[in-house]
Amino acid sequence: MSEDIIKDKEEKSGNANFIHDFIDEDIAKGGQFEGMTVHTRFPPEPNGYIHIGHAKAVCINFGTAEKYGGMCNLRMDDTNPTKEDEEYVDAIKEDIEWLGFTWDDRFYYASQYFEKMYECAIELIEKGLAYVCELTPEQVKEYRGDLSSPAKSPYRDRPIEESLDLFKRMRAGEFPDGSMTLRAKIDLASGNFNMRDPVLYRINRITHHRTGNDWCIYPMYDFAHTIEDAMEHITHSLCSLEFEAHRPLYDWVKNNVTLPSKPRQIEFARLGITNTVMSKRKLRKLVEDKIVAGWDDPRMPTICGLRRRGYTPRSIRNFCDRIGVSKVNSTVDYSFLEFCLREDLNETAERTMAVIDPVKLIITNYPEGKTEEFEIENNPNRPEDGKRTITFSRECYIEASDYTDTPVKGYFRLYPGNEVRLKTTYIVKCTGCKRDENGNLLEVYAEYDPETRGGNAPDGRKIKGTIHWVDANNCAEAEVRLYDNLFTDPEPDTGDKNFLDYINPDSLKIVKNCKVEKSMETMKAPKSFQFMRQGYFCIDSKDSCEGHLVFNRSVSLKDSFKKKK
RNA sequence: UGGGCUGUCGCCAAGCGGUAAGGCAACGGACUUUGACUCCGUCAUCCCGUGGGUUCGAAUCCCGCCAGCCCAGCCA
Repeated sequence: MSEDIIKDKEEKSGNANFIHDFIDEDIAKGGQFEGMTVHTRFPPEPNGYIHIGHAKAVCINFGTAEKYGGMCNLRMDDTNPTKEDEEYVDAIKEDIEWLGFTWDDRFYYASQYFEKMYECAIELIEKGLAYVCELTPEQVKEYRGDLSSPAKSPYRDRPIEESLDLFKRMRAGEFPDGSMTLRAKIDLASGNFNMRDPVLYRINRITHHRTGNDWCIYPMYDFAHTIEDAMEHITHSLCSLEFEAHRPLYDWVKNNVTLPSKPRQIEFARLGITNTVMSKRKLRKLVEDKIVAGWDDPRMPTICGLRRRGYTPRSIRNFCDRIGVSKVNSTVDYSFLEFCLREDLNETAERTMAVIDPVKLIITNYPEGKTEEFEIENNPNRPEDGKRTITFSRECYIEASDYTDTPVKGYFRLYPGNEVRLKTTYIVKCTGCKRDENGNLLEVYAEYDPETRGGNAPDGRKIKGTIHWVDANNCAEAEVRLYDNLFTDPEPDTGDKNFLDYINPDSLKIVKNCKVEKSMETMKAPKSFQFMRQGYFCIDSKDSCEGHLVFNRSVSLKDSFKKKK
C-alpha cells in the first residue's frame, strides 16, 4: 500500500481498534507468538463475487498485517467443491488487487493442504479423538439433542483400529456419498452445538476445481481452516462475528493436532449498509431474476459494481477504515460511503461540463459564425492537473432548470432581465425565451456583455449565478444513467422482510440526448455516463470507471434550492 | 429454554474509575467563476439499555434485569 494511503489512515481515522489491542497484548507477553511477525490472511470461498462487506475484511486483514510490518496471505478456501468454481478465483484476485492490496507470492488454496489435513485426521483417530460415524444426515440431526438435552452418538466408542480402517477406506472410495463421516470426539453435552462431536470429514464425489477427482472426502471448515492457518504460520486469524461460537473448536483442533503454529482467532462485526443487501444468496437472486444486469451492475454492492458506479479504490479503503472495527452489529448509512467517494473525487477527479436536460441558449448579440477559445482548469483544486481548451460560440446548451419565467425568491439563474455568468466565458443577460404551443421550452435568449470576457465585470458588479454549458457547435451527445439505491427500505437485509418487496423502481433512469464536451468523445468510454448523487458523473466503460465529471448543479443544488423555498 | 456475543447522539465510533473525542447526517451562517467545494457555528448538561451496589467520585468495577445478534449444515 502506498504512503499516501497510510497517511490517510492516520489522519482520517480516530477510531481505536480492539484487534490491535489484542495483538499488542500478544506481542507483549510473547508466548506462542515469540519471535513471530504478525501474519494474517484473507480467505474467501471462491463461490461468488466479493462485495463491500468483504472489502472490510480485506482492509482489516491486510491493514493489520501492514500496521505490524507483517504479511497477509490471500487464500481460496475451497474445501467444498459443491459450491465453488475457478471462474471466481480470478475475479476475486482482480478485485482485491484493484482495491490496492498485494500478496506477492503468498497466494494459496486450502485444497493444497488436503494431504496434510488427512494426516491430521489420522492423528486424531489414533489419539482416540475422532471416530468414523455411520449415522445418516437425518439421524445426526435427530440425535443432535436440543438446548436442554445432550446429543447421542452411537459410534463414538468404536475402537481406534476400526475407525482408522474405515477412514482409510472412506478415502479409497469404498463407501457411498453421505454414508459415513469422521467426527471429533469432544462433548455431546456441550451448550455449544459446535462441540457436540462435530463432523470433520464428509464423503462427496464431486470434481474439485483444483484437485479434480483425487479426493472423494472433503474436510469441514472448522477442521480445515485451523490447519490452513497453522500451515501458513498465521498468527492472527481475523474473521467475522458469526465464527465466535466456532472458536472453541478452532482452538480444540489447534491444541490436539500436531501443527507448526498456534494461530489466534479474533472476530469482528461484519458490515451492513442501509438500502443494501449484502448476503451472497440475495445478491445472486438479484442477478438470476434479472433485477440487475449482472454482478457488476452499478447498483450492486459488489466491488466490480462499485467500480462501475465510479467508486475509487481509495474511497472504499477510506470508508472501511473510518467505519471502525468493533463487535457491534451495525448498519452504516449509505450516505457515509457516498461521502467517502465525494471526498476523494473532489480532490482528484478532473472536471468536464455536461448538460443532462439540455435547452439551447442563443446569444443574440454574438456574431454568427464566430468561435472563441477559453482555457479552463481540469480541477480547480489541483492546478497541476492542467487546463483544457473549450470553445464558445453564439449557441450553447444549458440545463432547462437554469431558466424560469417567474423566479421565486432566491433563484438567481436565468430569467428575463437577469444576469448570469456562463462559467469561464461571459456574463449574459436573459432577454426571453421561445415556447411551443404546449408551453414546452424551446430556446432561451440572452445578450452577452463583451466587456466581461473571462467572466469578470470591469465595473465590479456582483453576479450571483454561474451556470455550466456546452458549445452547441462543438459538443457530443451522450446517454446518461442516473442511479439511485436499489432498495427503498433502509434495512432490506434484515428480519423476516422479503427484500424483493423493497426494490426501488427508480433505481435506474436512462437519460438520452445529453450534451457533453466534445473532448469526451476521445475518452475510451462509450457514450454512456453514470450519475451519482451530488452531481458526480462517471463514464461507464464496463470494466472500470475511466473518469469523472463533476457537475454540481443539476441534482443536489436543485434539491437544496427546493429546501430554501 | 443451553452456549457465546453486544448494548455510548438519527448512523458509525472513541472512552478502560476522575467528571461524555471525532466522523457522517441534520440545522444555522460566511465565502464562492458551478447554490458544489471550503470555512465557522449548533447538535448526549438530571446523561452512556435498565435497576441496584461499591467509591470522595462510575459510561468505566460488582450484582440483577431488559433488548438484540450468532450457534442444533455431512456450508463457509
